[in-house]
Amino acid sequence: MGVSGEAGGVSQVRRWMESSGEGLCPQRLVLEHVTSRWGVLVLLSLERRSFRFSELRREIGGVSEKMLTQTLQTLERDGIVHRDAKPVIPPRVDYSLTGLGREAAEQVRALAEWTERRMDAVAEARAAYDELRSAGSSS
Amino acid sequence: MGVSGEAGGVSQVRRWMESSGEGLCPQRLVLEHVTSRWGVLVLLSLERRSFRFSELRREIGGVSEKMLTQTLQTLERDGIVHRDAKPVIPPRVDYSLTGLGREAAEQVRALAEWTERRMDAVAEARAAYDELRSAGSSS
DNA sequence: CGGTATCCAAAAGGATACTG
DNA sequence: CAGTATCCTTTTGGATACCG
Repeated sequence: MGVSGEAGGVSQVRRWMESSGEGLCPQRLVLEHVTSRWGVLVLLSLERRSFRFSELRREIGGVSEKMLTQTLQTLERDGIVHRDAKPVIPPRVDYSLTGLGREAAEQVRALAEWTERRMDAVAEARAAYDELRSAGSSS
Repeated sequence: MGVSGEAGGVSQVRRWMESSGEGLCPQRLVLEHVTSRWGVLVLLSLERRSFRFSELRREIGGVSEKMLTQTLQTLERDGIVHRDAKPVIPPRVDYSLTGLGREAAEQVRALAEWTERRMDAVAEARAAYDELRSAGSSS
């Protein structure tokens, strides 16, 4: 359990990154996929219902074709998103969450909701911090 | 509650990113700070105990001074990390989590632990995906 | 020791054009 | 419609050198 908070935990977490030649361990990558800019929005959207490609693109808004494609492919490969391509003309592809994906969405939503709940505290902390840095340097 | 999973949720989530001229909403930024490569490891380390700068650097391993400094400053500004600089020679600076930081660490740890628990399922999905892409294209 | 400042390489991300 | 391929800009991250 390299990611738990107990003694020695982080030393093991280190092995994530330092082992596996290319650079990053698989856990780290999954975490980055689901918390990425578009990954979060894809998960939250698909948690509500399934979407077609362009539909999802409009729903999220501001995402390029390339990034949405890339995000969906990554999450599909991780077993989080299910891709249902119907062999018709014009092409129709539906995206939905797998069971694993719904679990992931729950975790990410918990984090996103925490962020939302505590945003005021963060904003306050930032204001205080910035205050000390501009005015506080005169004492 | 722009981040909840209910109807219309993502449309509101969109406003995160599209409003606030520069690009990204504050919620998005906090989420990126705590889930960033070094942010996660800092939170998990400091959840166990407080650390001095270089001590923390060794604990995490593989992080440059610049990135650790940057990560700690960002999290300090967000009110997540507490910085205690003692005016002595040589300088001594201790880092710990604030109350807000402990909440953040819990959320991040939940996500990290989920990732760890389900890593085998993800690996399996990846293997299946890669299989279909190399061998399956011959039918 | 605990930073800051600068430079540089690598990766992420977006606009556009094209394809089945 | 749902991508793929290419190009280019922005951002990220690390190595190095220096400062209080």
